[in-house]
Amino acid sequence: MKKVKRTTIYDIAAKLGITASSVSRALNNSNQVNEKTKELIIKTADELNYKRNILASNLRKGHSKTIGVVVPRINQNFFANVIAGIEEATYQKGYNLIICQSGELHDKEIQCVNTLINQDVDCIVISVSADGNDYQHLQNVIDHGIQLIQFDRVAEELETLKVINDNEQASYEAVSHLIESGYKRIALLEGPQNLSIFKQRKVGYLRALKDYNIPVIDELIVENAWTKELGAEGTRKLLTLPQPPDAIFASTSDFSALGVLEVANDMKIKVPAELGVCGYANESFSEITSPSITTIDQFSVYMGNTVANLYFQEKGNTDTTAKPKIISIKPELIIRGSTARNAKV
Amino acid sequence: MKKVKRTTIYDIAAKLGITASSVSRALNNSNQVNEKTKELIIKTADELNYKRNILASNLRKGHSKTIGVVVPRINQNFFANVIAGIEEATYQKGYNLIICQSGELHDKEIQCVNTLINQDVDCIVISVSADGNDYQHLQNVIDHGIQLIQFDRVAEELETLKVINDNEQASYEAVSHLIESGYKRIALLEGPQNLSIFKQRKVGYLRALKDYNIPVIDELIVENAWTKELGAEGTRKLLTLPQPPDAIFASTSDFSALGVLEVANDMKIKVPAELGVCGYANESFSEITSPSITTIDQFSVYMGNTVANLYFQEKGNTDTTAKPKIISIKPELIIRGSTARNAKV
DNA sequence: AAAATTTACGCAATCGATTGCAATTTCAAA
DNA sequence: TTTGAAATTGCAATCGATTGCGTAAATTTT
Repeated sequence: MKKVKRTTIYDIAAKLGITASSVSRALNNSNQVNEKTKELIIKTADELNYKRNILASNLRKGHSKTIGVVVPRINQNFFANVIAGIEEATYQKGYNLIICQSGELHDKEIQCVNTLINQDVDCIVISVSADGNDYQHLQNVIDHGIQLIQFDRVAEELETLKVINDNEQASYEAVSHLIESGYKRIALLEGPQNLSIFKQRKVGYLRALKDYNIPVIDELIVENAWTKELGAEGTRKLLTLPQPPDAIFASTSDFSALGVLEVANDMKIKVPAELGVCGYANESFSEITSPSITTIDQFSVYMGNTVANLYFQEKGNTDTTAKPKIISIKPELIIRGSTARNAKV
Repeated sequence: MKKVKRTTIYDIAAKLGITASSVSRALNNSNQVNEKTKELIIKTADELNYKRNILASNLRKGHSKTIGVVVPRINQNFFANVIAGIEEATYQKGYNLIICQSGELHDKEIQCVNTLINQDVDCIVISVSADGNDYQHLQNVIDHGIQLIQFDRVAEELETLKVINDNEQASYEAVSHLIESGYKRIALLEGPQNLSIFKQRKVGYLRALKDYNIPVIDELIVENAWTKELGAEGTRKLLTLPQPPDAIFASTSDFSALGVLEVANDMKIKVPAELGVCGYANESFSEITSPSITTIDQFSVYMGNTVANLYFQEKGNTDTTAKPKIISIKPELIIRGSTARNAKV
């Protein structure tokens, strides 16, 4: 590769017999520079194929017009959508995105965050990994004066900007729907309780049962069932119980719900007639399984937009006394085949 | 927000009564510094929560350690996987990724590329959008001395590094499989022919027919059927033909194959007994439809790894006379239910 | 113990752009 | 013709890390 010496503002200055200061000002369209010289400078810059060195510029200015994003996995539908949403909104404003994935590993997450701090990003957007619940690294972001925005999976104890789903309400509605469809023994596949989203979904589940005067049965609550495999495993246990459930709310994900469907199918248990199934996240496949899966849509792309706009809105807001904003997006229950049993009283 | 002044190597130097040079050398693990002082410096750096300012470092060293990625959509399984793969491989080397999406729009793609050039990225990785076939902006990348790597959807006429799938071979194998499974009238749902990947898949289809002495029937080839909706539309036409096909190769995507399944289902045509269906890309849903879809896996995450490693390998390769490398990854045919008909001769 | 090497560290320039402050020029008002 | 204010431009420091060159200190060799 040919390494052509790149032209700098000094080259332009030298050619025109002026100083770099003026060139810099001209190229930043400052009004502190004579219109005619400005034009000349811009023309010359163009002739010399000048490209501003953003590294130097950012170093001097102390910001980077860059937003760092840390998610557990880029290639997971929900996160990919949120990132797409963030990109949409930030691109227009001339911001760039640096993307990192933590792989659900707390240590890697810390590394990612530190990398981003090093990079002098203006803002870090994060959805924390399931592993670990120590948030020193996030406090560190704040201490470095970098705006921190958490979304979806948030560390509640940290006072930062947050964009979340109303998980409890969504969960409440899902379970209510199951009850009103006539299901009576409703099991819950729950996720790691150190993530608040899963805690909230459990709360919604419990609240719905209570409101409908349905007793909570501990053996119907299965811990840590948040992958397809773990969901299947949990389902197998549930369905071989002396008194098996007649509905399963896979509150962790549609993947888990998929595991439920497979086990039910293996055991010749009919969905939705004998078993109601509800998932979470409205993954693209959830509408094409048979039966299709009742689930909850989180408006993930919109969530990404919201995160980005929240950043722009808060930027320059110097009021340090104000409580950090928390935006809650109301998810939507999508009723499909897997719960399509007529209510019987 | 309480903004803590960032600690620099000067702070460390001052605290220890030495110069920044030594600190820098120690932190870069140079052997020009005494082992004991080195340890002390590293310990102190840690205590002061020192983070190297990468902007300054890169400015001095003359590169950005950043790779720009442009894809049509971030939230499309294949691309999300490739990006994840690139991230995996580049993260370890301390490189960052800047991600942009062109939204399949040629103009936005040009904008993205220019932004990345301005950002001083060391390398631009791109999969071109379906819209437009003018590649001046890519030539521009090369002219700026930035490494350009194309993947999957490539502009063939540009001599750059490329990582592609052997689309023709994969397509050939898929069609051969259909033929050997006993299907005789095989239709093709093809994608926009300005993208070489779709052209190659068509070539593979034609070659397979030829090798098995099956005549090519023009009315069985449907143009531009690369979404679920377009796939369904094409299928409806095909299946109402006087002599309908007994198999459909949705060479564009599994989404398109999904459209085929839906129409077949509507028309009470049994898959795979009466109609064989094969998709492309091994989307996650393809194994859970009923019947599951025979498709082609592109090893997308691995493709991302390959792209990244190709960059690192070529970096510093000063031999300008060498032809740019093209790495072809062999996709794998995944046989599932939608083509599970026993061969009859 | 003196001479010859090594080793360790400091000095100062450099990467390129930005910006506060000072100096100069311009132009109009007194 | 002076004076004063405004418009331009220059000077030099700064952002933080890196590195070639030089020298003092430590170590080895004779």
